[in-house]
Amino acid sequence: MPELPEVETVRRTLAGQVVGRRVQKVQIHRAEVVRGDLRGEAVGLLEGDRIREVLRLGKQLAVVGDHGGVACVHLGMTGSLCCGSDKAMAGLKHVHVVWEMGKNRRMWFRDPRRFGGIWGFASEEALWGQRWNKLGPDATLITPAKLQKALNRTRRALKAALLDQQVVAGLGNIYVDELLFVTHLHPEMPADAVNRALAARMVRSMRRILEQAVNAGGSTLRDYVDAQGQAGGYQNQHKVYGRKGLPCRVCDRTLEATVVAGRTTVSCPVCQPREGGG
DNA sequence: CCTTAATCCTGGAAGC
DNA sequence: TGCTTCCAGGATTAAG
Repeated sequence: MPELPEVETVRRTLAGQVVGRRVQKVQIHRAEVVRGDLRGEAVGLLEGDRIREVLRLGKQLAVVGDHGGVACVHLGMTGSLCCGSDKAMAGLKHVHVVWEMGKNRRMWFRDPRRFGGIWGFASEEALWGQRWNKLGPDATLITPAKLQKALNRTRRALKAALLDQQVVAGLGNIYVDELLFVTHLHPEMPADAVNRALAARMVRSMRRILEQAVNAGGSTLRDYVDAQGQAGGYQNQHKVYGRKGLPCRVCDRTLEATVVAGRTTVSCPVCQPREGGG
């Protein structure tokens, strides 16, 4: 699923349901989805802890307990983290970890394709020092100066750089394509050609797109649902992603699909000229 | 340094 | 209807 708006939607819907609850027991149904130093140790996944808060950096979540324990959840492509009644979970396939939190209340990690995972840490400091230190600034918080500096370190295609979580954390294939369209940028423009003014425009557009997407509950293409099982609605506002062969919403030209950085890329040949149109 | 392909998996959609 | 093929929101690794 899950790029920044979807993960932020999960964070919000989840926090409302789990903060303040005590984790009575953790069931690990499939051990290999639990990774990191505390792998396989239920106690490292908040067993016995009361949940204090749910954090997010880029596409990753961290459920923090009041004893300092942290379960960092990365949803990968098909992962979901939900909270609900026993009945809501009953019959679901691919539920790998379950946190029992009182009568008829549980949180579960489900991931059919198993590209996601859970990393247990003993403290928030350990999470930041061992894992989140590898991520760049969150896409909602990055400054023009930092974005420009990170982009200018490489000559790769702009799209490839924006997908790199060390450059900016939270963007994936959907929101990079949307961002490049609204900023009128060609996906293969060299990243080191981004000047300060352009970086500033990109930051403004990035924040606006991500905010609108969060307000719509994220984009649901296939699997994504929030912590209460609700689908998002932003897919209906996509300007280019998933619209190959359809008319550009701005100029009516047929949108084209190419492959950039190994990913399907949809763009408008008129609105996103190679030379850059401003 | 950079790009591409393969890889981890399941399952939905499209094609025949 | 059924079988096959292709494709997918991520991220790492190896190979060229």
